Amino acid sequence: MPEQPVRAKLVDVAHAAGVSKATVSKVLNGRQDISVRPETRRRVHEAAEALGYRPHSGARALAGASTHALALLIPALANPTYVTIARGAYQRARELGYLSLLAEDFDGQEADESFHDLVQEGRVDGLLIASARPGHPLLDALSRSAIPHVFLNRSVEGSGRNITMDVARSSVTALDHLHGLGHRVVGHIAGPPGITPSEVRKEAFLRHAGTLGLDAAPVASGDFTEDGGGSAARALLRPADGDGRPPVTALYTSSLAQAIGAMAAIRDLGLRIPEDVSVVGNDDLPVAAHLHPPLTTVAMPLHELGTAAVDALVATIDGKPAGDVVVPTEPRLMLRGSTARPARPGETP
Amino acid sequence: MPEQPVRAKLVDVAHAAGVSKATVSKVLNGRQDISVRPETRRRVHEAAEALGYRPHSGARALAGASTHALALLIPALANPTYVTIARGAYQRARELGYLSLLAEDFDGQEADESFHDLVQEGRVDGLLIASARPGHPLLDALSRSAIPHVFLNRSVEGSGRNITMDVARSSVTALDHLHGLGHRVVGHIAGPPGITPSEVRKEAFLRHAGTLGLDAAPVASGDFTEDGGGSAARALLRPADGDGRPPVTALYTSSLAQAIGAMAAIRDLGLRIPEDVSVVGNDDLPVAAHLHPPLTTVAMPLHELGTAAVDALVATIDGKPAGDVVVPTEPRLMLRGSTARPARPGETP
DNA sequence: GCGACCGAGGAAACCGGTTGACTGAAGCTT
DNA sequence: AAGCTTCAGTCAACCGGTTTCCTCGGTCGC
Repeated sequence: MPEQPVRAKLVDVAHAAGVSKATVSKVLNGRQDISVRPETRRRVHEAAEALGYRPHSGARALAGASTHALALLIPALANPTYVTIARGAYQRARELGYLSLLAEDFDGQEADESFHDLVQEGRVDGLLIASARPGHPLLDALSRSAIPHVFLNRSVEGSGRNITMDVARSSVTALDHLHGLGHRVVGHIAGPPGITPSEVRKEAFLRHAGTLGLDAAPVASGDFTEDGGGSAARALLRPADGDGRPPVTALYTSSLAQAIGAMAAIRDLGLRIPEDVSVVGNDDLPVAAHLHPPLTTVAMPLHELGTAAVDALVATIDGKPAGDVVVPTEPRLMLRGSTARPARPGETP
Repeated sequence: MPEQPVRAKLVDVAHAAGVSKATVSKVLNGRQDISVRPETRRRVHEAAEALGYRPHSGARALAGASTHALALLIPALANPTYVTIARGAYQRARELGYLSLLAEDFDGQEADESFHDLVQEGRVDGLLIASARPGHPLLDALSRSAIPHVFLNRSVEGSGRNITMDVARSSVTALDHLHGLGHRVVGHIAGPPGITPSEVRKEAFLRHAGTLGLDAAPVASGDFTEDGGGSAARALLRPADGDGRPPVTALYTSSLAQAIGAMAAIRDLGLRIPEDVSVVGNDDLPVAAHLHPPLTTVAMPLHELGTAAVDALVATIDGKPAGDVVVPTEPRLMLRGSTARPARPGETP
């Protein structure tokens, strides 16, 4: 019989090691408030190992200890950016001995439910919230409660528990690249209004456009989806004067999906990429390299954002004071075929 | 004070309703083994509502009842196909009063861990497994245990608990389309060997190619990623004779990402889509419509697969016998720009 | 030599539900 | 009128850990 079919319980381990439940519990949890002989300690660990002991999470949670589980609320599972963040968080949580639950928060509709289900029911010790938005029903409830939580990617002003990336620098990186190629009119496709990283990116874009002395820097907003990017691109490409030439020579988008949608829109208008319009997307994901043309992107430390957020949340759970964190890694430009020098008026070959 | 900060417990509800804990528990769980006056029942419900009572999941699990949570193991979070399935499952689980936890199973490396963490620790009532593979460590453990579980998408032969789609028909649908356009040499990019839906798709492809009397139907395997599709495409497009013309006029891929990689490979070889090579992908996801050219796909009932799997798992948890299920919806062809009539030898305009 | 102290570990009371056995009152039989 | 059901609900023993307060034997200080 290769495996015992029944769960080993704490009392089984205690019996096997010849000690009491209390001792086993303290030894296995590494508590300092008791002195145990090394010999006894060893016996306990061996017995637990031999029996394949796993504490019952419910019993543990019930007895007042932690559940060793976290919940991660992300706005859209379909968005690979969030999924990448989630993977980072998941992995780090495991390393720290936590289980992390992934929950999709359909724009707050279920957030209140999730909140109850997860925390009130004692299923998790803390919340990682990537779906914050002004007016989100969860925010109120959280600010009144003592539940450990951090906001990642989308920050909440004044919360003092925001884990973010240096998104302003991503705009600078993208703009520097386009400016260096000779572009003087660059459009930006931002995310929906009110979403912090998107706002920051937009403001940094406008500020840096001013610093560089661009001729114009129009902005349009849209969802983080292909369709959102497509609509915004069409708005930015609508010829202002009568010459039929698009008013911008390059587009910088807030998400990869928007870039894909924008590229489709550009072609629908009969324009070429990058000859007529250059495109730079945000967040480097595998698909970018396989698009036609391959998309130049600004790679952000998504994975690190996830791990940093878990670190911060666990620290909070352990009673350390919260604080805003900016993930240190810098944005990197992934140079591919979707950007080139602009064809200036009169320079048509 | 808009909200009471402390959790209401069962005794609180009992006290408020003027009954005992036992009565509250039975009423709220809708148990039949007790008779309660409608009036009392109403009082209990009202008290629970007024206090915002939420049962503590740990206590509940400990007391032998169900945790009302399921775990969904998927092979890769980065693959939108699985994510779509997961969303279906998640949603249906909620409707049935279950919480569904999403866990990424990195090819079995963590599966044994996940298994312990989730089931042994009493966190979930059952497992939805989309990451089955021959030799997967979890399969052994599961077949020996009594833990409710179902396999979805990737089936396990003889398990009697497979929830699948009619993937054979997706191959037929794709081939019929290409054959109807006049293609006589069609290549298939399959998934990694041993993965059931991929094997079924491949066999159906070969069988139907025979039925239609195609001149040739070569197959190459690759991961479900862009790179996997790219490599496989290069293998299938290598000119066999010396005329430089690719041996196939159309490709049918096992995943959308493979199709994207294949399209990039086709262009790298200096060929045009669809003029030189037509491409049909599997699974219709939003990005398909925004590719260049827009990708013709076979849409599969991914969402329904998720919901059906949850239904089956919950039925198993409720003690009903398991059984294989094939989700009824038929594959639908999403006709876009990546397929066209082949340019036959000598017919070059 | 005697109490104080310390190291090593144990007993038992919780945590918040669930559940089967049980009870008191009312209704039905004969 | 006594006995038997049925109704409506209660009691208390769990579930499997954690934690607080003890105990017990030996050392140490004086």
